[in-house]
Amino acid sequence: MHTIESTTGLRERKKRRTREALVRCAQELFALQGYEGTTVDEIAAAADVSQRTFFRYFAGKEDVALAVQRMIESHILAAVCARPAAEPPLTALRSAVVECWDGIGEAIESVVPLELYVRTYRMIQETPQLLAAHLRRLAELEDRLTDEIARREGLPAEDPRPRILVAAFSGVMREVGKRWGDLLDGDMEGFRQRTAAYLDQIGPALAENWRS
Amino acid sequence: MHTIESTTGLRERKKRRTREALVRCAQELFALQGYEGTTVDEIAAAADVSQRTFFRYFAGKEDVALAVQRMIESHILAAVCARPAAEPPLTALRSAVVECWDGIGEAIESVVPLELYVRTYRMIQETPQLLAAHLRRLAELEDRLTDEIARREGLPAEDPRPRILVAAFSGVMREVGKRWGDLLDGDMEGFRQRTAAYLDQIGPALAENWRS
DNA sequence: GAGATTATGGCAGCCGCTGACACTCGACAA
DNA sequence: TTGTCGAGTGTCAGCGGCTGCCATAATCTC
Repeated sequence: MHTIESTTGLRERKKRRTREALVRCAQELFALQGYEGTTVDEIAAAADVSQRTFFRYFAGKEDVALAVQRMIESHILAAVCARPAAEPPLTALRSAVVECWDGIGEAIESVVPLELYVRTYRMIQETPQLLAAHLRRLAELEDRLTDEIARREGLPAEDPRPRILVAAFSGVMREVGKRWGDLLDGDMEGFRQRTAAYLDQIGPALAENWRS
Repeated sequence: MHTIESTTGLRERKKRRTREALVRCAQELFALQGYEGTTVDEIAAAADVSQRTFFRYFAGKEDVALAVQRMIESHILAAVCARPAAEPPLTALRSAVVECWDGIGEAIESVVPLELYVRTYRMIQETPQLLAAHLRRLAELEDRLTDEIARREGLPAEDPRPRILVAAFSGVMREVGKRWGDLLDGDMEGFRQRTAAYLDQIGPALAENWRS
């Protein structure tokens, strides 16, 4: 039962453990006393390192709060890139996001309990500073997804259609995510169905007239 | 030639002038030495007030950098709300944004020179912290636009179609805005045409298959 | 094991931001 | 005009996020 850890040096293993300890301690403290109510010194002390060391692992307090989000984003991007080239763009996005959800759940659990993460997610939506940083990252993810769609379809970078499609897709995912945070439970299956249902509304939403 | 100023008290006029002086000084300093290279103390000193007073006018350094953006956002929202109820949703958004552009140009010029604002706009795109705050505000604008569209169409808040439409629209506007910043000139007419052309791509972008 | 490399801690300091308090000056009535 | 009231301002002290610098301690390489 040799994992990757046993093959790497002691140094890297220690770094990895320190990093994960910081993420876990941070999320626990955030859950207890809120984001602004928690100082970096407290997080560092809880993980038993100096404040200076904290800033060697994370660019800032925001960064540690969004650490898990970053993982999720890279999972989604990878899943889209893995879709067969024959699929139409929207189908690829939809399939990727629906399929990779289980993997994401596991990836989260390997760092923090799912329930704790849900609390963090809600905190991100409610804290202006964190929401801003989160949206900026999502914009970056949109850029990458746009590039990937354009590549799949063999389109030049000037073609606006990939960007528009990704924007609509991303808007739907933001909305779905918001509702997931409200639910507070980790009901993955129900969430997947809701995601699919919302994505099916993209076509109708752009119809000329909804009243007919 | 009595303007609004002459009808309000001296006190309010002074406040207004101080606020605008802070915005103008801030933008000039940002243009000269960048966002991070400019301290709040410098801005306050340039506007001849204390640092403490600066923070009575603006919630933070971000806030003064995005002051003009906020004006633009409220213009757009107002323009959408003013569209006749008979127009289909996307038409209303498109018409509003195309039509209100001149008014926005004038509103900007009344506070800072247009050329200086263009520099500020580029700075926002390039400075992570500012971009994040900007995107958060755009998300709020999306919320308001979504509500307005749902209201116009008489739809319940759960219907995802307004949100999706606004997301696609907003994605297009972000992209157009990005290119406007790159151009660096204040060519409003060309910009309006480009906006219209991009918005016309929303339909095609959602087609099942682009290759046909 | 010696030396090179890398992670860590402690310190000093800048900057964004806030609360508390005193002061100035415009607003408004007597 | 004058006196009072309150809004706007400046000053000061202080917290918390964040960084550069240097010394120390841990790991890696040979």
